Amino acid sequence: MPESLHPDVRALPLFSQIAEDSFQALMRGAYVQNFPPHVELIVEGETSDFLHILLSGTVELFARWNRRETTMALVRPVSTFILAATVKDAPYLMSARTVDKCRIAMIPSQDVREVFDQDAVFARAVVTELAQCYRAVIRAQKDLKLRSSLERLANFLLRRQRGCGGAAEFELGMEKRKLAHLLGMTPENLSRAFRALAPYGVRVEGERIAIDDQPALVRFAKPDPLIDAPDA
Amino acid sequence: MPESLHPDVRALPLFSQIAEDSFQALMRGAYVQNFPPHVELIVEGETSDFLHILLSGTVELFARWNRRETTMALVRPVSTFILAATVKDAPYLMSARTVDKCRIAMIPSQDVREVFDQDAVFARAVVTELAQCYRAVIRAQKDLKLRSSLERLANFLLRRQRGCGGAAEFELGMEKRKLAHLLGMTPENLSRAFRALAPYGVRVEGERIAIDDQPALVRFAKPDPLIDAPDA
DNA sequence: CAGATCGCTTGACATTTGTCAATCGTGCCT
DNA sequence: AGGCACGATTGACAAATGTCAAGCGATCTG
Repeated sequence: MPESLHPDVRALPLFSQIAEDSFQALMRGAYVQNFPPHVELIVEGETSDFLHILLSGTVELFARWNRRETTMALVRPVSTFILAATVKDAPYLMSARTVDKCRIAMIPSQDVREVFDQDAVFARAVVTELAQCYRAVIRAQKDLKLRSSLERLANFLLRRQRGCGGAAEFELGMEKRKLAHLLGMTPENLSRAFRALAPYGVRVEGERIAIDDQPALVRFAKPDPLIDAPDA
Repeated sequence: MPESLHPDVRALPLFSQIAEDSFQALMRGAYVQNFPPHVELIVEGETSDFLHILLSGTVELFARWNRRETTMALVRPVSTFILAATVKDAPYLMSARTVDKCRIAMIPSQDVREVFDQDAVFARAVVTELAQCYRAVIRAQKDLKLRSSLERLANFLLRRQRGCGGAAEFELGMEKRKLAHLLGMTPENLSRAFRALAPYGVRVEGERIAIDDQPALVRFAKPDPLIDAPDA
């Protein structure tokens, strides 16, 4: 793996505190690969030979069953994915595909487990990361089971707005069809849901969203830190 | 904490391999408490001062939002819960209540984090346990997003059957209303769903279930190891 | 530039799921 | 025994969500 990529990776919470030789041990076996859009990187059920680190581009984690498919999450750089399968040395539960052009570093799972056993600081980082992932999924599950699709969309917009700096106008950052599957609904329904939020001051122009009456939307969405906080 | 309880706790995957003095360090600050049924042990949003270990009885993990409530999981002895909040030292995302009379051991979160930093074997066990929890929630999420309520019930029955030893007749092991909330539906709907499975040989008598035509139910449910396996 | 492709939108309709109210049955208490 | 409380069930209805088909509009491509 080229030295030039180290800084970005090194800055990840997973690696930022670990000893230099641990980091080198991880990077030694790693390599970087470029992928075109819409490539299936991982097929659920396969064994997890690598920890993946997304350096640029967007990756979609999704799952299939009985000819149905749903989006589980969108991964943005710079971050890792499929850590749980790596540490458990178990088959992937989700598939992954590139959304656009992606640059991805891959660290052999074996190396991750070895460094984990030798470097207590890395071990702590892995646990923190895993706990964070776990809590994120719990939040998603609460979102799914406790809210209607309209409420999910409203809260998603508020989260996204905050993530984009809090301005009244911001970008969705993904295709509407992906958003629909992420929120657990059909594209048709998402379209209708956007219109249903118009009375709360939500305007849509392509991937650009404007929230004219933020307080009204908040009153409707009732965001909750235990579901919507970036981390809590 | 009484010595007599150690063996059960010691046998947990989380503790079975760790050094004796690590184990003693964890048990030193621990204490055991008995709770009557329907007691709220944990309120989501509070800080997590203890790692809980269920010694006997059943605990329900649930979540609330906007006057709605849903069951997230049922915990059976002997196992731990709320590990993620403990290691992250973050607020609980779920509430917990006793279903029946429960005996629960509580280890100060601070001790867990300290032993984690000193005992690499324990660290590895925590990571494995967390990864397992994570994967369980991912499975639950796939179940929710990819299946109808009828399919969820059918697959639940097959999982439960296997968990009970595989006999054609077995116990549900929980109230139907709890099952309904666990599967993400209303009790009324669960009732109708049971009737809808009658053509596949599902008979219901109180909490007792009989599956007369297992192959037919399997054909309908299409169980998938990546969703329904106890561990994979 | 024309045609094709693709994603988004819209309307009509079907299915699923939830809500409300009433009833039934069981276990428990007095 | 009577009656009460509670969970399960059922039916009628309403709301939410999905499906299918058509059309629109932007972008890509030959």
